[in-house]
Amino acid sequence: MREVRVHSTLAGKLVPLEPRVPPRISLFVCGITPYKPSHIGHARTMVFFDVVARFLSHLGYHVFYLQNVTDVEDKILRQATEEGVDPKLVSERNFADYLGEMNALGVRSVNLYARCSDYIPEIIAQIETLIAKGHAYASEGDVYYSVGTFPTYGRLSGQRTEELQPGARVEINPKKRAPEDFALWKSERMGPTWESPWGKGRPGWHIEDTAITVNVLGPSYDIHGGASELKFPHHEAEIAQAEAATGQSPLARIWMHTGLLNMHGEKMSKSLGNVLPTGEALRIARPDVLRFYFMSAHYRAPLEFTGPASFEEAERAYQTLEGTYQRLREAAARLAPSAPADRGAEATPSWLDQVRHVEKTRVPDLAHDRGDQVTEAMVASLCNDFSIREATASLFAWSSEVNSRLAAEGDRLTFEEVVALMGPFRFAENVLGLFSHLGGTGNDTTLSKLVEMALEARTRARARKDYAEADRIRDELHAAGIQVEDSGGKVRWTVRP
RNA sequence: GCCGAGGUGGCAGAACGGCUAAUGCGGCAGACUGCAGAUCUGCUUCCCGGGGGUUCAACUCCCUCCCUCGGCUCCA
Repeated sequence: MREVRVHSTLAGKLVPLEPRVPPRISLFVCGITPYKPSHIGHARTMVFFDVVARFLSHLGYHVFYLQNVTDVEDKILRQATEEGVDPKLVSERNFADYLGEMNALGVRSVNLYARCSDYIPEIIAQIETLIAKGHAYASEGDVYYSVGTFPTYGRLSGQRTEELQPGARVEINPKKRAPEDFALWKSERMGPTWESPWGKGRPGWHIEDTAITVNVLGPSYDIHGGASELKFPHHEAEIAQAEAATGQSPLARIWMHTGLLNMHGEKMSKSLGNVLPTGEALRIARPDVLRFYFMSAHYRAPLEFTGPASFEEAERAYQTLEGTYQRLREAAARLAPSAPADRGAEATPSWLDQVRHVEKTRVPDLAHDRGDQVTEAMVASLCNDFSIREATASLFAWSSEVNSRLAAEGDRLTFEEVVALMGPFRFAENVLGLFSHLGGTGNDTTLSKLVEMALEARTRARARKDYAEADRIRDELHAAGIQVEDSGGKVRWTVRP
């Protein structure tokens, strides 16, 4: 298996990915707190880790991707109180919306979404272990982690507890022995509560993640992902909890942190109120375009959102790639040997089955085949700390090459040659998750018969130089959402996105 | 104050100790076209935050300063 180099926050540099039990890779990513609709900052992180999981699978790893859902949290309760509804309703509604958005964006690699509320016994057990081992103490119905008992606390973020400013953003809590201690259990009477050895209450913020990962993935797993704002204190607390409770280190072999999505120079944050909810973004931009937009920058760098213009720019760039791929698909559909009529929208078109068949049997030729070389370059980019932007740069160059070849020798290409030309696009489809909403190749549907009829009339009009009539037909098709293009003596039409 | 991530052309953003500093968007011109669109080709001179240093050679390594963003126990 080829070597993947990943930036590890703990090491502060690129390190080779060396799974505990190859070829298995366990991946945990901090999920959302569904108290409000999620925003495109979350979506950026989730799309990125979806590519990570897809790519590692592509390389032959067996990836298990776990994400938690913080469905027990004070903000959910506050939101529910405001709306006068049950907190469960708030979290389930927002989580369902989130899943719908992730689905639209093509995020499909998560194997398990684990709800905090399903792990309360595990959480309580982990807290009891921490108390028994002297790392935590009960205080008036609360339980706190005693940070001083964990010497390496702060290593991930480079923080030293004595340099922190207690009370910088959160009020100082008199129940704590030391200001840096954090809550494992909070006594509560309002809202959803659970019985515990310390009385009725709710888990603290950090404990659910380690209770879930230790139980699902074990005391040590391969990759922990999350946005960089979570580095401190959240991830620091996770390490302290899990490693103290299990006695095993490291909790995660590689910590990956994604850069934030900035809204006009400021981070997008639900609490700041300057958010663009993913659902709203999906009404402005097509899902594929939104996904493509997130790939504009390297995952660790901040990404600047400058308003809808950002999406428009991505839309135009994406159309270039999409257009080329669609031309290739049309060529493949036309050239597929013994291609019967399209079996309709539900079935896999037979030409696509045949493309897959050829892909399975052909041997990549890195010495001579340009498409194979480009795919290889894309793989190499992703192996180098998931440099997606570099991979798409290769794809743009390839797009030009393909268009030139299609123009020069489109009619002489064989099916196998077209499949080879598709290679880098197929890679982008499978690994980057692009092109998942491409339309059909326009054969044999009712729509295509009607469009063909109109275009025949237009061709006749053009032949007798009745351009007024020809343009009228084109304009009417355009108004109906059909894009007509004349090139090389042929007429091509597509359904506009 | 402390910790972290950044500062590259009109905009978004890459990379590498050494080749014209990717790629995309935008702009300009040409080819193709009845026109439009798509596509292709070329151009878009002055872009590496400031100042030192190391080196034959620095955007890249080191030091220092400035600026932006994030975190300092609510946040993807």
